[in-house]
Amino acid sequence: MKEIRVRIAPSPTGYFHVGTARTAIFNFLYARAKGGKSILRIEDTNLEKSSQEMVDIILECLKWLKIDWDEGPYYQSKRFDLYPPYVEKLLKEKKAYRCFCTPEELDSKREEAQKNKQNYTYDRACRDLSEDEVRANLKAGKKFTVRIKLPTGGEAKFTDEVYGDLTKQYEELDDFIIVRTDGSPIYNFAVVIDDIDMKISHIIRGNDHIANTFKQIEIYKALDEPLPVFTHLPLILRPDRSKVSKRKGDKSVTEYRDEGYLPEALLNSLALLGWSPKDGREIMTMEEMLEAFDFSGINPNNCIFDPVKLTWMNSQYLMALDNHTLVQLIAPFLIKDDLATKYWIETRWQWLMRVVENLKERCGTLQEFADNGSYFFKGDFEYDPKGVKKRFMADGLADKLEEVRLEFSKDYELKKDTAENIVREKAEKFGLNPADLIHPIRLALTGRTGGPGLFEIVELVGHPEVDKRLTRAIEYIRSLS
RNA sequence: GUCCCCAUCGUCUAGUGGUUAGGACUCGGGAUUUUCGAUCCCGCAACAGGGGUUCGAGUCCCCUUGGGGACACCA
Repeated sequence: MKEIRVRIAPSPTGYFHVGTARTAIFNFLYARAKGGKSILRIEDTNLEKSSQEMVDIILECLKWLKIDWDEGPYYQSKRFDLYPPYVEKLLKEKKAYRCFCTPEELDSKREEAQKNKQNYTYDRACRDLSEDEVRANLKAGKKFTVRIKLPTGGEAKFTDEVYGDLTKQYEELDDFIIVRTDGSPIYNFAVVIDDIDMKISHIIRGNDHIANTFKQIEIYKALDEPLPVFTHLPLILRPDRSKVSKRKGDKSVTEYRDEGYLPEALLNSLALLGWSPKDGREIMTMEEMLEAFDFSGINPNNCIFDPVKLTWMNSQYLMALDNHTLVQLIAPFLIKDDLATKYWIETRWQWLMRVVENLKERCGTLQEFADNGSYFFKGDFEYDPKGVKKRFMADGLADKLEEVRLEFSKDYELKKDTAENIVREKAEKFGLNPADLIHPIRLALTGRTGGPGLFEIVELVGHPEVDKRLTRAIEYIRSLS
C-alpha cells in the first residue's frame, strides 16, 4: 500500500487563526492515526505580504499546540526552480500554451463582462495561435503567461471524502494561468507541483478550496499524475456566519494563548468542530483522539466556534492540572500583571501551589488566576461597592471585627482551624450566624464577595497582612457612619 | 451576478426509514457550601418550508427559502 503523506500548508499572510489551526490538527491527526507522515510547507509563493515574522508565528503556534511534523518546513518560494521542467513538459505536449494578452486587455474584458452581468472567463484568444505567431511574438519580445488548456465541454469531477462526488461543467472553468509573466508559478500550479514532488497522498484543507480543487485536478491530469485523496473540511465561521478574519477582530491562536487558554484545550475544542467520536466523548487527550479519529465522522456543514465552550473546556483542563504545573503556567501572568516578580515566585513556590489549589476550580483561564486571585499578592484593593452595601453596614460591625482582629493577633501561626474556631466562637458570643462575620471578613481581606473558603484565605494571606487588612477595613467601616 | 456546497435545540453535535429526536456548552431551578465556584440532580430549548417516494420519513428525491464558499498574472 502507498505511503500516506499529508501536508500542513499554511500561508504566512494575515495571521494564524483557528481555521488554520484546525486544518493543521486534522492533517496531523490523520497522519498520526494512519501511520503516515506529515509535511510542513509554507506557502509563501511570491507574496510581498509574507515575511519571516509571519512564518515564525506559524511555527510558534504549531509548536505551542504540539502539532509537529516529520518533514519541513519547506518554503514554496525557495523551490521556484522545481516548476520550469513541468511547464516545459506541458507546453511541449500542448497541454498548456503561452498567452500574450496583457493584463490591461484582460482587465477590460473582465470589466466589460461584469458590466453586462456576464460571468467572466478567459476568451482563449491565445489558445490556438500558430507556431509562427508564437515565434513572432517571442521574437518581438512580448511578455507572456502560461495557461493550461482545458476541455471546453463535459464535466470535471472528483470524489471528496467529506462531500462525496463533486462536479463542475468545464464551461465554468477557464484556461487559467499557471505561470506569471515573470516566470513564477501561480498558487494553484505551485501547489500541485509541490504535492506531486512531495508525494502527498491525502490533501486535507478547508472547503473554501473546493473551487481550486477542480483546477488542480486538471493539472494532475495534464501531467499524467495520480490524484491524491481530497478531504475538504467544513469552515469555521464567525458568530454572524461570515468568514473568520483578522479585520473583524477574530482572535488568533496567539491571542488565545496570551489570554491563558491551554493548548490542549484549544486543540481539543477545535478537533471537535466538524468531528466527533462515536461514543460522544468530548474531553480527550491526543492519544484518545488518535484512537478514535475517523474521517467518516466528519460533518459537512460549516460551524461556529463557541468561545464560551472553549472556556468551559479550558477550565476542565485547568482543574485536572497538578499544582506545580499550574504555578509554572500562571507565573508569566502574575509577572505581566505586576503582581509578582520572577524571583519572588521562585522563593514562594510552595505557598503558590496552595494558592493555586484554592483558585483552580474557580478559573476559566490562566489569566483569571491573576484576576481572581490578585488579593493574594496585593492588599491595596478597593472594596466591591455592592459588597460594602451588603456586608459592611451591620450595626456595631467595626467593634466586632476589632475583637476578631485582636483574637487573631494572639496567634502568629493563624492556621485555618484556629481562625475558624475564633470566628465561630465570636459569632456565638455576638449572637450572630457565623456567616454574618465570615462575609465581612472576606470583604475586608479580599475586597470581594466571593472566592475560596475564608479560613483558607486567612491562612494563606498570613498573620501580619490579615491584621493590616482588618485594621484598614475597620477604619473604613467606621468612616462610613 | 455565475458556479459549487450546506441545512437537527442559541452554539457544537448524535441520528444513516419505525427514537418519548440523545449528549455537551450556555441559560433556569434544586441539593451541597461561610460566599463564589466546583460537583450532583432536574428543567427550558431543534428536525427551515412545501411537495413527492413509502405502510411509515430528521433520515431518500424535487422545489422554495435561508446560509456559506469560490469566481485575480492573491494564497
